[in-house]
Amino acid sequence: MTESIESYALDEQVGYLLRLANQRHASIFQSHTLEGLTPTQFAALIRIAELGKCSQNRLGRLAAMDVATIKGVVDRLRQKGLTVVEPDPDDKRRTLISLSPEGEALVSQMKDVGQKITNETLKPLTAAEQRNLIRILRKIS
Amino acid sequence: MTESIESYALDEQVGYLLRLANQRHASIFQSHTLEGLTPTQFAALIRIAELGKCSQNRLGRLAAMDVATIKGVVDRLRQKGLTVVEPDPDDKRRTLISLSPEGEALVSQMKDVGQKITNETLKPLTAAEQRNLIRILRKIS
DNA sequence: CTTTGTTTATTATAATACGAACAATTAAAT
DNA sequence: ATTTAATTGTTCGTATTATAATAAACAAAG
Repeated sequence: MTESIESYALDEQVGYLLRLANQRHASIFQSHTLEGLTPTQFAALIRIAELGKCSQNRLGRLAAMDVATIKGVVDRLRQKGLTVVEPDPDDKRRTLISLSPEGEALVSQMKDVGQKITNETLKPLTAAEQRNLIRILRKIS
Repeated sequence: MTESIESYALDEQVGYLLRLANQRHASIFQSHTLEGLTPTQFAALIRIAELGKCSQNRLGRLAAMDVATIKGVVDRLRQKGLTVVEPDPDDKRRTLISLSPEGEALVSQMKDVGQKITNETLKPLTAAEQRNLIRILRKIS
């Protein structure tokens, strides 16, 4: 019985490892990103580019962000001049979000950078492991 | 050309998927945890149990937490009565952290719960995929 | 039309998480 | 011994994330 009786290894728990992987990715992201964009802001920007003009709540749902989270993200993107916010004439509850010209320009630049960030994050893995990780993460997300 | 010319699929980027996986795990964690413990607080508690009495900065390094983060975590654990904080007589800079009796008791309970949380998080995967995910995450962490 | 229920957005609170700056202390170098 | 460098802990600022509560507007049903 050379192993610990405790039988709980923190370093092999998926939650702990996900936190570490996230930390490493965030660090790589930060060393590449433009305009001080965060991963969350980046994801929101890409989604707006995909969706076109859409409401704030819908954007949050499709970018996997809470209503409170997406509000803060949209506020910061607007402050940076990357998005345009306007009231929906057809529904007074809604706020419509879209990309500003500066936002559009940044998105095209960020797509290349995004690929570099992904590649560097996956660098320690073989090609098969990289595909495997993406596939498995999609299954548990 | 049915595919998008944009050629950047957010839903296949490792950073975005890691964020989603983390969200799912945090949600499962919260539905199981005792004393309102968060995943971060849980990890710190386990590390203290493994290390025994140690300084705050050392604990932070071994639990993958920033000095500012570990301070907040230790403060909240102390407020809950789970840890004991005392000055190091040999080094006036250091603060020594250890488990209180309540902390020790909680750790043994939390190890079972922790295993349940891991199992539920990995549930959508086959046994081979589960081992694979852990192995791959360890490689990129 | 009015009641009921849902959706949308905002606000507040709490807990990470990191960088940067700071003072106090210890260690190392000369 | 004195200067220099490194470590430790604290604090501040900014960002993300969730929950809960609130208010306004819309939709559906009677």
